Amino acid sequence: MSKQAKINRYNIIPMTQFEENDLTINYDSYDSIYGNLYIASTDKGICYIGLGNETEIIEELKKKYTNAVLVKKADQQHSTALSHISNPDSAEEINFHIKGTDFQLEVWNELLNTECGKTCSYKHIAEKIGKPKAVRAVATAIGQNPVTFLIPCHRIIRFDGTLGGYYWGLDIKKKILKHESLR
DNA sequence: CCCTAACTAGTCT
DNA sequence: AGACTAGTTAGGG
Repeated sequence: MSKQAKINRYNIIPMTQFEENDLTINYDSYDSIYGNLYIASTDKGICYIGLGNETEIIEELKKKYTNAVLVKKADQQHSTALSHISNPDSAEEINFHIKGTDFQLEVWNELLNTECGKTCSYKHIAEKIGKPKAVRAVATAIGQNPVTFLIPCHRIIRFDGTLGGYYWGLDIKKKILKHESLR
């Protein structure tokens, strides 16, 4: 057991409807150990990370944040996020500015408490948020997670030890887990 | 708006 | 393999 103090380096800021109506998003593409990825942020925090080509990412952002103004521009927050991806032990703080239902936010919050390098089951998460029966729902919520890599959805596997699914493909999931176990 | 039905990156029998 | 589960989402009244 590690006895390091539980500093929450990750902080979720739920996006209000008011904020969403007047939103500017900076996004840019970056090269990572998992390939080319896009990071997007508001002035408050990271709001999306995705793989794919620029058109797809923009489509995705437009769909999620209908009224947002998208600006292709590098951002300090992006580089912080990027360093976390290649080095999960980084101590820098990161804020997430994301939209989701109460339930989703609860689940994502719980994910952030899972220790790096460890894996745990969907059931475990469900129990932790006090809804042990809501496993299926937890899984769907995790699937909606807009900030892959940083919200460690890749650390969650099935109860029987098989990997389960992954939005960006199981290949990526395996890669991340390997990277974290080798670090 | 409310209601219903159809999903799901799971789990148990 | 099949049943079952709870929450989200989409479609109809």
